[in-house]
Amino acid sequence: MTHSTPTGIPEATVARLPVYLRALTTLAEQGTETCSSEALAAAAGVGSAKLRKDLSYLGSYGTRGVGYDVAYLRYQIGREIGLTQDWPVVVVGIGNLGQALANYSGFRSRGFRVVALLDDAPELHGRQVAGLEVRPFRELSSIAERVDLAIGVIAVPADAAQNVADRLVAVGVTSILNFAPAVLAVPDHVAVRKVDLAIELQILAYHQQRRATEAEGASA
Amino acid sequence: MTHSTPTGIPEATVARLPVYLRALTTLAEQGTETCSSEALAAAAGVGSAKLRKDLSYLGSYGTRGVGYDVAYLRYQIGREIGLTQDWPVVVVGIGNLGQALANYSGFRSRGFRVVALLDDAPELHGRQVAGLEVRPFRELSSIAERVDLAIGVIAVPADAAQNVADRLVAVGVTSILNFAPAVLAVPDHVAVRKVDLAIELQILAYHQQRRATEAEGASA
DNA sequence: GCCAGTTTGTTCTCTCGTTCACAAACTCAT
DNA sequence: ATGAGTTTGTGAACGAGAGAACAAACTGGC
Repeated sequence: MTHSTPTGIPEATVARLPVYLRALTTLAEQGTETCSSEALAAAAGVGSAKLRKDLSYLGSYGTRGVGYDVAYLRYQIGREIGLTQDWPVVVVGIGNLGQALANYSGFRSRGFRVVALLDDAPELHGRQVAGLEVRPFRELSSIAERVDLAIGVIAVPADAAQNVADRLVAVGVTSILNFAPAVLAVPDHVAVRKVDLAIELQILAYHQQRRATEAEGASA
Repeated sequence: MTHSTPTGIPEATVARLPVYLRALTTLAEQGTETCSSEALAAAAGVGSAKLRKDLSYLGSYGTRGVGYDVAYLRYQIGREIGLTQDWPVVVVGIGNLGQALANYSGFRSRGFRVVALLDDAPELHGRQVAGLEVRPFRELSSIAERVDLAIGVIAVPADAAQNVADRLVAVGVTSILNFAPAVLAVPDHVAVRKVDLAIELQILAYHQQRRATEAEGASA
């Protein structure tokens, strides 16, 4: 009796759906029309049992004895994670990373539309990046009046991140992707995801060191 | 019971240690010499119980009734995750993202040293990025002979990622940070971490959409 | 129509991670 | 020295996720 939530999809599953979506797109481009859970799982780099369980949360979109229709499943996953909608994105901080994000083709092809590039450095103002003009950060509120900003991307230094987040929340942004190495304090209704490049490397370094000391210990 | 935990530190804890480290650095810069688990947890954005349990895997570095010595704990965590060592890093793919990574100051300050920038685009060769000259990818093997490459960062398009990974593994790299939107197949002894910008946005979009449809349902 | 082969959807179990609660241990004032 | 007040470290309950196994359901041949 799991009457938990109407859309009760576990967080871990949500994080994998985009991976499946990407694998399905690859399969579709190769001309594949139908695939088994085994084949799709291999393309996505997960186990087939986990894949089937993940998909079962969305509904029964496969056919027993046959497999999944690639185009149909792709549509269903895309609909579930909101790919059919158009998400206006504002990028704050147009340094090296911000420019990389603005130019990232993976956004546009997945329903994300970068509508504004903001930075407080005067030397950037007016400069064209990815077909958009860099504007001063203070113009955020006027931009928010024209378009319904859904997602804010923070790519500023750590000491400026909290202020940017506060301003984004103030103009109604409820989803933030934070690249600054800082812990953001936001209201409960705002979702924050953090990507920290240095932390990823440090995790790798830990495992690397562990292997090294392990080898030493084994030889001793 | 011969459990399969070589060092006894859970993966989830390892992923948080760098966060604690960063919080400790901030506290140290503010002149704080001692802090309680409560204060450190707040600075790191986690619960105090989880923090204490995480730290307990490293040892008993706190003092009951007092708290943790910031400098001492910082050293211990840094040593545990290998921050005292020097990790040579090679970045492959010097596009927008690769350049951002090469310039990222957070690497050098944490023991990571970018020793080579590789890209196959001839127009980049010889160009100076972050004080290093961009070299052709084929020079990887000769570079690997001179320095003991620990970590490889892949910032190339998806269709080139697997080939780059294979070459990195061939020259002895055992840790890979992959920014390409592709599933990499590597031998078991190679650790791979994946950062996918589009996926992070898609996860945010899912929650955004869920909130929207939830509000609709509530009003209906 | 029926049987063999295939593949999904789901149930069950086990492992891993989180949270709670509290004893152990330290400081400080008296 | 002792007791009151803190704070750590950890054992135990709790919840979420991973993986194996299997019944249900579909296809195709005869």
